[in-house]
Amino acid sequence: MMRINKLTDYSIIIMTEIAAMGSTKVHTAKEIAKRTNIPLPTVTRLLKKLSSDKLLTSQRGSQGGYALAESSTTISIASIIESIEGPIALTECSTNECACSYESKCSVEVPWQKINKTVKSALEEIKLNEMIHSNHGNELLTLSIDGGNL
Amino acid sequence: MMRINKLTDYSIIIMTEIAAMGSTKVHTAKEIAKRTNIPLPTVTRLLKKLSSDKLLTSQRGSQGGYALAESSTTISIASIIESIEGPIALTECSTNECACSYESKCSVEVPWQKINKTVKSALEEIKLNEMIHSNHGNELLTLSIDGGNL
DNA sequence: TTTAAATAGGACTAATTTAGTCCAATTACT
DNA sequence: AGTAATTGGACTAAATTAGTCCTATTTAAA
Repeated sequence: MMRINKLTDYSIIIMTEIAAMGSTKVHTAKEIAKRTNIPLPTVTRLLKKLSSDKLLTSQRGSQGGYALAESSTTISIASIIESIEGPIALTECSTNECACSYESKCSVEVPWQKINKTVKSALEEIKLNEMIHSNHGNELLTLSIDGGNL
Repeated sequence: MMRINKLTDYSIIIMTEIAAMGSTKVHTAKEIAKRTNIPLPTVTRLLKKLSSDKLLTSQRGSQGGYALAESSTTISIASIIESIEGPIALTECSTNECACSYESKCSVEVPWQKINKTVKSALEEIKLNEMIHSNHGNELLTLSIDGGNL
């Protein structure tokens, strides 16, 4: 069904939760696990990854914990997805040099690059703070394509 | 890495190949397998699915085969993806009624619906015929968002 | 200075999903 | 009839994803 991983979904929930709790103090894995109902070992693992990718800052030792590395208004959903899943791309071909074995594949490579770019842009536009409250108006995203030829 | 299935990728290659071969006659699974280098049993399986979802027409028996059900200018990439993978959605929550167990999840539900809608629209814009030739100009997809509040 | 509470790193296992194969039945043209 | 094709579905293998656990390190506080 073309979806992001469960772990990525968790990560967005976790990041949103941290953003919602405020930035005045750090938050422990245990605290976050309790608030999100995501199993602690999994929360732990994700926090480590998000931290090593600089989306979170961490403080070790007693009274330690995690906090957002930047404002929730600048952290994009794309950056969270990329931390957990790697580059945003619907097809393999489009990120690295194409080493595909199917002759026809390369003929569709260029369109895919554009599709991928579109999806990535869309996800970069969405910032963490926008995820916090569900009722913030009903503006719809609309897509316009310049150069209808694709 | 947030990607579509290999099988979906195959399907787009297969559909593109059929479109490229022309609509004057039907094409057999064997022929398509040979041209795309995708294993025959897999091609067979995908053709069956695409056919049962009305993206292809089929003719059984000797001299039978498959052909596009519509013009390649009206068949969208989205429809192919949906045939193989089901509804286009990055998160589960957004398609059906949300039955998620994580309390925070629902607070991010509405933004996700918008994200999903954006991605889906992008894929609906891309038609099969645009996949056939890789050199057709360098227009870039650009994304504009109405209502910057997400 | 000891202890407790936290992150860091990584190995490992289980579960789920995806990919691929195969067989028997049906259809239709020659 | 015989042959060449699709149809439908069961089944297996492979790959990926999810989840758990252990040990080391760090740090604040008692």
